[in-house]
Amino acid sequence: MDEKIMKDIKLSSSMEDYLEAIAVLKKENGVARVKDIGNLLNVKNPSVNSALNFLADAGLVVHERYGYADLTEDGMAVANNVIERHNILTRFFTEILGLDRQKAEEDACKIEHFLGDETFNRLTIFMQYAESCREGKTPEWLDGFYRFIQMKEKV
Amino acid sequence: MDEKIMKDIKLSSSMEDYLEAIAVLKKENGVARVKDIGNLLNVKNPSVNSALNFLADAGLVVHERYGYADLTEDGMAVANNVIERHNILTRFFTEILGLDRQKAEEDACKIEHFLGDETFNRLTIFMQYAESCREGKTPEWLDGFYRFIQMKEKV
DNA sequence: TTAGTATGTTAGACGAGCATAACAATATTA
DNA sequence: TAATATTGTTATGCTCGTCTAACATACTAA
Repeated sequence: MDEKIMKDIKLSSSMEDYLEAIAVLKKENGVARVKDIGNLLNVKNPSVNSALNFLADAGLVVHERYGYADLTEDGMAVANNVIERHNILTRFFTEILGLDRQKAEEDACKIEHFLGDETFNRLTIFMQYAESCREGKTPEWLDGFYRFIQMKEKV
Repeated sequence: MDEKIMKDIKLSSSMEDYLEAIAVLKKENGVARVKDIGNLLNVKNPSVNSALNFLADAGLVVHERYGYADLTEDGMAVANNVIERHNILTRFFTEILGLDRQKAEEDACKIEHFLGDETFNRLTIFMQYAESCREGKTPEWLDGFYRFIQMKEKV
């Protein structure tokens, strides 16, 4: 019951970003430092610091003074959820809409916090469907869309 | 040149919401009152008031004391842009992902401010493509997706 | 092993966007 | 048209997330 209450904390999009950043940095560098989190999120050290304090109080992060930031199990769960959303969105933007990776990542970052669960689930299933359609090659309907884009953008 | 500067003001998502609300209310009621804007956006009157002051200073809204709020030409342009984004997103969520109208509108509201132009354009073209596929009936690929959802959600 | 640099922390300020409470104007209706 | 109810406005304060400046610690290399 108490754990549920923990997990039901509604995090702001900023706080989700910090958790995500820590997870990403740990995957990349094995470790997450204040400075690198700041660079990733384009904020200064003191902002990172107060975020880490908040997240530590919420039981999502462990942060020893002058040391690395790490995720608790709960924090990892939240971070993974955000990353999953991020990835689905990025895939939709690149694999379906045909956007370049950078723009896709940018937009995924911006909206990943705001999609409702149901919408996210449907989008996930949509990507699974698109995957199931592709047997070695781009399915006809998607290829049709790409031709349609060509046409639209040539005009 | 000066007008361009006007239009290049980067509005916060809140301010976009206020402009959108005014446009919606004008379409619905012919007129936009402080109270109705507040109800639509779930904020109190003083919040509406300060937003209107800000938007009036920015040349996007006209608001006589104790009177109705109205959009300037620039304000209308912004509002229409937001509404267009909103509608495309709503259509994607309902017509493609098959979500119910309410959830679709909710999520559209939340993310309409954050989609990049390019992403939005592609999504627009995608909806045009989906439309072009449907000659009286749901196109096979979309129907396939709906069967795929059934399958996934039955399990 | 100490001097200098890089990184982390604290204190304090600020703007955006919201709220409540008190007040002012307008609308309604008896 | 006076009394009351509704709506709009002002003053003020709060929280969140950011910043800068000053200070503390840790790292690095001479």
